[in-house]
Amino acid sequence: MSGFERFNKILNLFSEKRSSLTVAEISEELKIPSSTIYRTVREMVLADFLESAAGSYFRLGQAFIKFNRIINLSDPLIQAGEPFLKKLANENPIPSTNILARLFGDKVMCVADFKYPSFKNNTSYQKGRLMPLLYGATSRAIIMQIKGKRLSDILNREGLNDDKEQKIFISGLDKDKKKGFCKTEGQVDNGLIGFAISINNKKLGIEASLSSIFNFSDYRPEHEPTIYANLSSYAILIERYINKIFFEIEAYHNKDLNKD
Amino acid sequence: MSGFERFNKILNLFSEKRSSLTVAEISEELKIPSSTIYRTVREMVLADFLESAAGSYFRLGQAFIKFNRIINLSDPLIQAGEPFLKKLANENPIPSTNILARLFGDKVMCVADFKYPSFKNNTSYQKGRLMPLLYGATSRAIIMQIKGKRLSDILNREGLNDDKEQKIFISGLDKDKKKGFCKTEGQVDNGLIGFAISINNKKLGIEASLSSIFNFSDYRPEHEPTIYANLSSYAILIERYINKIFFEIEAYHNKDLNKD
DNA sequence: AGAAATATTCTCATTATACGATAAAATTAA
DNA sequence: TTAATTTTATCGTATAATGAGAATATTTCT
Repeated sequence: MSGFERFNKILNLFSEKRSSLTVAEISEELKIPSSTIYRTVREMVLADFLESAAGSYFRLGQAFIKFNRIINLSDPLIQAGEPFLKKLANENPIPSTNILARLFGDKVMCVADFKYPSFKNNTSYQKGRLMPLLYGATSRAIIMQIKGKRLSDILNREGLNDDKEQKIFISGLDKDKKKGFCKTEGQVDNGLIGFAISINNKKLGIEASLSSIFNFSDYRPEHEPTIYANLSSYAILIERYINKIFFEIEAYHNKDLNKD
Repeated sequence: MSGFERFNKILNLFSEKRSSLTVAEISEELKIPSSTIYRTVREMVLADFLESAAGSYFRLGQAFIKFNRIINLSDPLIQAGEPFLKKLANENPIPSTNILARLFGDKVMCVADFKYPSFKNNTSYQKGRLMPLLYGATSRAIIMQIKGKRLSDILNREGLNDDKEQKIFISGLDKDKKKGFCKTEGQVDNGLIGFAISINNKKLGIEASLSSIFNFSDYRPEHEPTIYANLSSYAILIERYINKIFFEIEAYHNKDLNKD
């Protein structure tokens, strides 16, 4: 096993449920001698990826807070989209959670969210959380953007191996693509209904979606036109802003070149 | 250079100002051949620590968002303190930013913040940001808790080498310690005045502070008693909650043992 | 479209470094 | 204090990382 691999494996033992571990536990989990784990953990502590806690436990370190902040301040999608989430929430006809999500590798991750104060349910969608790729409007509006071999590769990796099932899934996506919207009910959380629209930027490699999630009990069919109208107008706004930011980044990168 | 060291060095090239880099740039900065950097970057992309962006640039990856979320959901200080920040802001006599900060290594890092909506200034204190150790009430209320060799080591590393200056600084700290509060004006941001109080938990290795920051123009001396009263009552509450959480964690860790 | 420029991966021989068993030291608990 | 546990240090060996350069692949430009 390579050094980096071990480092990565150690980090991935930490989870919401299990936020601190001893060297003995890590060693046990990974079937690696504790002398090696001690050495690696020490390095990781030194670099702030881990920190030692009480009772010879170790937990995730400040480096993640630091780098997360840098991402927040510089991710074009977050920069462009986050300010609009609150507005979207306010303009929706009923209380909602509003989500910016994004494809990372094979996973959909929520990168920003705004929950209207009186929205009561706890959605699974929270900033930083990985979401299922095949369920929920938020994710559908993202995979909708992918096609051909890449799409079927991803679907295969996600366990949708059966050729027939895959075809059905893809033709479902195609229908949504024509409509320009996704709408799912209870696929991720019971009692919730979600609406989503795609956001993308080829140059920046952003494949994302904007979505509004409501309590099914609040929802009436007559709300739908407003929901769609809000989503699509904000999606356009966000895409424009992403573009603006892209040009600023480009200008920044080129500024050294222009000196000559 | 070890593998992990290289990995760490690459990550630390990224900053708020410079959020994407090419392999060529990394190679140049670290004086390491690009074939090696390509290999390392590829590994890092695979593990989501980096992601490739437009124009052969790379930027920080989703792993940081993910692990940051785990920290947020599990850090006892954040868990215990964050819910109170808003309340504190509401009870303060004038608009404020309210901060939970914490010692990580030699640095003070803000781990949670709540800004009262009408508070206008942009404080330097934002979640995830590393703060100067020697300036500002927020930091003082933290180093106040450190003593002896460890304190002077830290001060030396922070550049306060002169013996005389160090003594003056420490005696200043001691005075604050007796008062139980720190108050500084304009040390970090011009036009702002900060008040802070210590928070700690030996068992969990938490050395932290709770602080409220105001616009100097809003501030009147008669506000001071209320500010102090709020800080100290919330600090006590937070410490209690940290303790409660600590026992829960302990119980969780022991649950396997108790089975036998 | 094709050619040129750039970016990325691959190969391979060499060397450095990570590895793990074990012992020693330090810290914590009894 | 002693005992138990945690952490660091040592060291020979095996392994994996390294970097130069060639080979592809991708992008850009004409």
